[in-house]
Amino acid sequence: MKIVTWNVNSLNVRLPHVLDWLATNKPDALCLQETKQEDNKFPYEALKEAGYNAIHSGQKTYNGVAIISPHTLDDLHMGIPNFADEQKRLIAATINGVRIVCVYIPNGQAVGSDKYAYKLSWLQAFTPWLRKEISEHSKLALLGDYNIAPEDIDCHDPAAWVGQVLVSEPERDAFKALINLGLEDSFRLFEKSEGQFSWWDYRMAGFRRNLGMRIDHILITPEISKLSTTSYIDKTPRKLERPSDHTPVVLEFNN
DNA sequence: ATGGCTTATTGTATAAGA
Repeated sequence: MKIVTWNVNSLNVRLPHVLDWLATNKPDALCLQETKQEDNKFPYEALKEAGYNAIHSGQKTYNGVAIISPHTLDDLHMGIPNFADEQKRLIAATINGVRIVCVYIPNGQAVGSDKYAYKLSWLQAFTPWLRKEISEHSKLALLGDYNIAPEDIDCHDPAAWVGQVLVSEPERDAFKALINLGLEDSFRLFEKSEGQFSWWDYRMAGFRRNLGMRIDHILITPEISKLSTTSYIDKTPRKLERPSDHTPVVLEFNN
C-alpha cells in the first residue's frame, strides 16, 4: 500500500499537477491539505474520471483537507469532537482496514501570537482524540502538514531558527506527545540524513538552495511500521512550473 | 536589510502562509 501526504496550496491551481502525479504514482491514499475551496468546488468528477474516489472538508480561501483513493473510503470523520473550530483541518477514513487520518495542523504564524496559541490548543484537543482512534485501529497512519520540524536536522539553519515558530520547544513537545501515543516517524525509519525537506519558501530561491524544512510527516502505528518497506520525499512536483511550496511525502508498506 | 514569492479576495492593497 502506498500512502502520501501533500500540501497543494490551492487545489484549484494545482489540480493538473495532482492528476499527473496520480497517473504516474498510483497511490492507494493521497492526503491533501490547503485545498482552499468549498466542497461544491472540489473536483470530484475529474478525480472519478481518473479512477479515484475522494472525500473533502473545505472552505473558501483557507485550509481544506481531502483524502483521494482508488479504493472504498469507510467510516468517514471530520473535525475534532468537542473542539469548536470553523477551520477545516481534519478528515479521516478507513481504507482496506487502515485508518487514514489527514491533518492540516495550524501554522502558528509567530511564537506568542494568537495563531500560535490556537496551534497549541488545536494540538491539545487533537491528541486525546487520536489516542482513542489508535485504540480502535491497530493499523493507523497520521499524514499531513504538521507545521513542525521535529528535530534540528529537519531545519536548514537550526541556529537561525532557535525558538521560532515551527521549531519552538512547545511545538516539538506537542509532536513528541503524538509520538508518545505509540507512533513512529516513518520517514526516519529509512532516511537518517540531514537536508531532507518537504517545504521550501518561494522566496530567496529557497528550493534551488535547499533552504527548506521537513514539516510534512507520516506517523504510523507499530502494526504498520513492521510492514513498511520505504519512505521518501518526491521532489519532482516542486520542480514544475507554478509548484506548491510543499512536495509529496510517501510511505510504502505491505498490506 | 525581517524583504525576497504565491494565493485568494466581489481586489487594484491586504492577509496569510512558514
